[in-house]
Amino acid sequence: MARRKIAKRADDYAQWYLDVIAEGQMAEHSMVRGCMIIKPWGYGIWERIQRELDDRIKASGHENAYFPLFVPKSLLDKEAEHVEGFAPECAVVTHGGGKELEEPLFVRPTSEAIICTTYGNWVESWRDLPILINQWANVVRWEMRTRLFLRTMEFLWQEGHTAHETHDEAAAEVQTMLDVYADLAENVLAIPVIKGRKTAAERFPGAIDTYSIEALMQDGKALQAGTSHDLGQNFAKAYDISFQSRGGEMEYAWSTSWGVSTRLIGGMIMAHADDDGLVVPPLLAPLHAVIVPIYKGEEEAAALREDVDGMVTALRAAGVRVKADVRDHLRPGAKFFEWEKKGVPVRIEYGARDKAAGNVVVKRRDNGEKQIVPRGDVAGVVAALLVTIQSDLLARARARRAERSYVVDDYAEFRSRIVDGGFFHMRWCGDVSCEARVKDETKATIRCIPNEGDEDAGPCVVCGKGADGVRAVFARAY
RNA sequence: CGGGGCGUAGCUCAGCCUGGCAGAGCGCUUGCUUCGGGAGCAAGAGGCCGGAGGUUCGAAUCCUCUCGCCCCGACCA
Repeated sequence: MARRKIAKRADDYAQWYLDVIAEGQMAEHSMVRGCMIIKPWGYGIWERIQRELDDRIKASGHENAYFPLFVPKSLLDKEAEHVEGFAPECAVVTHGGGKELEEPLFVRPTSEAIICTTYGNWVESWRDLPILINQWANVVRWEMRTRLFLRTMEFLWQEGHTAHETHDEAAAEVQTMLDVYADLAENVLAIPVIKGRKTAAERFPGAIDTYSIEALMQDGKALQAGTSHDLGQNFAKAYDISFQSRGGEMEYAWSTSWGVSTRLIGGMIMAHADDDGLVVPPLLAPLHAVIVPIYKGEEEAAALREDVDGMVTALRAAGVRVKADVRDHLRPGAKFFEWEKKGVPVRIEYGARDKAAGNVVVKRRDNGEKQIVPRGDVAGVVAALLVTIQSDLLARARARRAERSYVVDDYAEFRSRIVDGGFFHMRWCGDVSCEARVKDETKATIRCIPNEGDEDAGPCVVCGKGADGVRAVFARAY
């Protein structure tokens, strides 16, 4: 009798992803191609991500500010690699106030141009450094193909932009923020990630180095979940962030930028959701628990009301985000399915039977386990359960990733196994032609060269020449 | 930009080939009965058939043009 509205992962992963978003009331397509409407449940999750990350950004010494949406074309043009990388995917405003503009305005695809220009005005002396600023913003990139959350033409993100006196300081900043992102991914989103350096081919346009956190989704494809860029002095030179040094010389500052976006929500979906819909980690869930009262007729409903209100009060006092689903036109089964599809971590059932016994039924969304709990204990039990669920989700995602992570030294073996997805740890000589060959032949790319990995010298898996250092991670990616 | 598909009720679609009253399921509204895993019955509301032009006594249906969207490739947080 169960009406299945969500495709199964094994049958059609892409459709499953779309179904989960639709049925979980996360987002929908807008009237404009490639843009999305983020619905309250999806936006509530984004707000949780924002709060957790914003706290960490502030704690690491940064402040928030806001820079404009529009970038004059002449400004974007100043950094050659940067403009080459982004110009093709920019939206451009040519008219305003009913007239053609003298200079077209680019809608920011990222804000290096406008922010670095501003920093140039702000910085005169080494005493003005470092500048440690973050902004929460929307950006626009004219993508050919879009997917909800993973790649949309407009998306929400934060972008940090810092300027430093020395390269050492800037390089440390890049790693600090990479660590913040890894902490967010693992301890809030419950998604295990690999921190590492991008190859030249995958680098941010204009950066001297790009680092990322890379996650593995349930279909075996990789997702770049956050990036942190060492911009060297490239942008400082292009946008004139110069300062008088301690020794009295004029020097260019060293800058960085780093960002994560609403793509993280796509990652959360593909890391945890199952064939029944979303599974939202407690730290991200707008609601931790929903109480579904079960009754026949108004008299029974009234008899439960006081107890339900009491539980809500007790749960909230214990820090649980809870609400009672008292809608009278839906039967309990319909409510169960609805909250399940939204991925609420815990469901609490309370009916006449439970009242008589002094119990409630507590059910976990992540593994379906049910337990009977004395009504007076519900707040403590649920609060503890949320902690367990959060860590179980991470452990499960870790186990899944471990199952699909391979150390491979034979190119033919890699070619035959990459079709099933997963992370392939392989030696790479550093030559762009080997990297390109892998991409041509297998659609896999080097996701990163892990920061933390054992030295493992030996022949390059592609060309057989010597490869120093740690193994690179190859995968097909979103 | 290439290749494929689709525009009809809020959603999913049938009807088109072979022109003749605008349809179904789900959802929605109202009422009654229900309520521990997606309720049943009854009565309702809801449409510029993507748009423009043409053929015709008559067009959702045939013809021409146009706009938009989706899927598959090349580019990407």
